[in-house]
Amino acid sequence: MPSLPMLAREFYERPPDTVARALLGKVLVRRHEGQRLAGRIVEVEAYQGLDDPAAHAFAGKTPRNAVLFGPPGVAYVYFIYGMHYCLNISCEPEGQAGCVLLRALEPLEGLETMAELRGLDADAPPRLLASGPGRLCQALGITRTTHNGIDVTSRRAGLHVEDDGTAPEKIEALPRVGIRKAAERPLRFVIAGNRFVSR
DNA sequence: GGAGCGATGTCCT
DNA sequence: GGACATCGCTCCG
Repeated sequence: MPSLPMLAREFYERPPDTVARALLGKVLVRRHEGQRLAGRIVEVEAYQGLDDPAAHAFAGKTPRNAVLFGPPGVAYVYFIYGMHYCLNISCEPEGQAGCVLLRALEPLEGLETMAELRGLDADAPPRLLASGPGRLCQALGITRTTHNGIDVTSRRAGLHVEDDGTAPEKIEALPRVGIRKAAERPLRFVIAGNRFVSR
């Protein structure tokens, strides 16, 4: 099965809101025990650097958020609320913090495995598989120890983003979810009308 | 179908 | 010690 063009480092070497919009419609691919798990990115959020109070990078570089200050195109995975992981991809040139949070996928390949990883029946509604940042990580088997700091512009890493040539018809900009600071900024982007957007 | 809420680990103050 | 970029369950309409 031929692979589609993969997004390269330059794609991510731009401001987070630009990268966030550009990621909508692209396909996130994870190689899990030899099997391809894939889903179309339908919901993202942009987190800026030192001028974004809601961003992990806001308070400066720490061991936890160090990935954000490194090169673009690297996975930043963190653990939240004692039970969930969230997947981000770092943006901006090296030394400058910023990232895009992946919030929801429209499942395309490997749905049965995703259901299994989620602890659901094989015939569970696809909407329950990866609509929401915690669900997305669980459906793809992504954890901090296995994926934080890996390069998503390398095929060998087992996690990358492909471009199948389709573009969203319409993108909607909304406030970000679940934050208190800078909550009014419209930095959440969704494919308008897509059923797999969270909530 | 929607509001309310508890669970639970890690990081930083 | 408190905050936290969430989820799924309960209860109510």
